[in-house]
Amino acid sequence: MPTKKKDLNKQRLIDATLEALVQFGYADASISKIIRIAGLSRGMVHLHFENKDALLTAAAQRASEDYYASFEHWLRHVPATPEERIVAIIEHDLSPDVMNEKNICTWYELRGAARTRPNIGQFTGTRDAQLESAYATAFGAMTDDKALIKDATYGAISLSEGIWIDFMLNPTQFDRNAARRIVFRFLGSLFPRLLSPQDV
Amino acid sequence: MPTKKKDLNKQRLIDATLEALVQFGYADASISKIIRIAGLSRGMVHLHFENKDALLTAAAQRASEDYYASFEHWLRHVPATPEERIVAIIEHDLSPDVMNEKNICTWYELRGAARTRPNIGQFTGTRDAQLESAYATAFGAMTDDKALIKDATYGAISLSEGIWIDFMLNPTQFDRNAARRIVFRFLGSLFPRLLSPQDV
DNA sequence: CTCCGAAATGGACGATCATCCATAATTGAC
DNA sequence: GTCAATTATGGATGATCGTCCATTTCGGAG
Repeated sequence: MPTKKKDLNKQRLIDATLEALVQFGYADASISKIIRIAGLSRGMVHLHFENKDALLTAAAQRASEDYYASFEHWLRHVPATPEERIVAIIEHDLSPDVMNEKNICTWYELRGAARTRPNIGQFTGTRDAQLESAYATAFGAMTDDKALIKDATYGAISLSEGIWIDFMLNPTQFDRNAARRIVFRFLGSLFPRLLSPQDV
Repeated sequence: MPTKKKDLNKQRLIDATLEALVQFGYADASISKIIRIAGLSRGMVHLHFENKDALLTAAAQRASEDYYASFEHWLRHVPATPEERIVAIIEHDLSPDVMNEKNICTWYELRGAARTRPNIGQFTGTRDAQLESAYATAFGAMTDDKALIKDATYGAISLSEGIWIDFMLNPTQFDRNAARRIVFRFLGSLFPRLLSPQDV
């Protein structure tokens, strides 16, 4: 495969971009810093991407794809009841796979950038839409009350988002079990059947 | 007062900085854009502030002070029961006074910047601490269960944060009543006595 | 081994950044 | 009205930004 090494460098650029977002934030994630992290030369960016915006867009796409690859893998063996699916989605969003410093900071930076950059917003938006869809489908299998489905979906997502932000602001003193308890307290009040694994 | 006009220009710079954060985001809120918004000349920044970081820090301080001025004013005539205080805090955080596009975007940008800029983090952090304290005090007057106080405080803050983010991402289709309903559903499950005004 | 196209390099380019400063305008005391 | 101090101006400065491109290196076909 002649393009193998080239593609590898392209991935290195994307990885370095995500790393630069975490280390320096979107504002200071310059191409000079990105190529230094990647260990590649200046011209590589233009060889692989039209411009910096395209590189950042590719990074956003990869972050989105990584999230959903992890999501699909996590839920792979949890097909049974909608209750189990809800629990699995939440456990996934609170797991170190998703809720680690790099991931959360990356998403925060990308979302902030997305507000003024449609190309990035495209991928942050699709991730949100997919998560919302997964929740809504599961809740929809548990009740016919449209308003309840909407509230539960919206509440679960908002609560997760808020917890992620708290984790970002206080990564050391963060209590993962407390976060889990709170989410299930909320959802348990909406769906009494829905209990966290440790309560069963 | 000899310094009156000077101080007014200083405030104009701070206002313009917050406006630039909303319009362009932290990454693109350059001094050139800030002074254009303020209608002032280039040198004014250095006359009033040591450097750009000091200007942004002052803007963060003002955003923090504005939030708490609004907070204090909102809760001024709600001293009675802790339940009423909780309701008032939530209604405040969901009110257009706080949850408007400019405010939410400003806070998002400042928080993102705070991660790599301690001077800004100082003021985003104090705001969070004050809000946490207000919740914890009120919940503390409702129960002696330390874990419940912690969960309720943490849950209420996280839920509010998540709702703000959703508002930022979808400002047009945002449903303020649905957001209120969800928060009270959550807190109502922790404190059955705690009901939203429309339920009473 | 030779050679040619692809891959990769790193310096140059103009634009813009934050900062600085020489100058001008304004203000208040007398 | 005069003058000194304060306040305000806007162009200059070097650094860094994203982009571009002349050059070199690499890798596989013949």
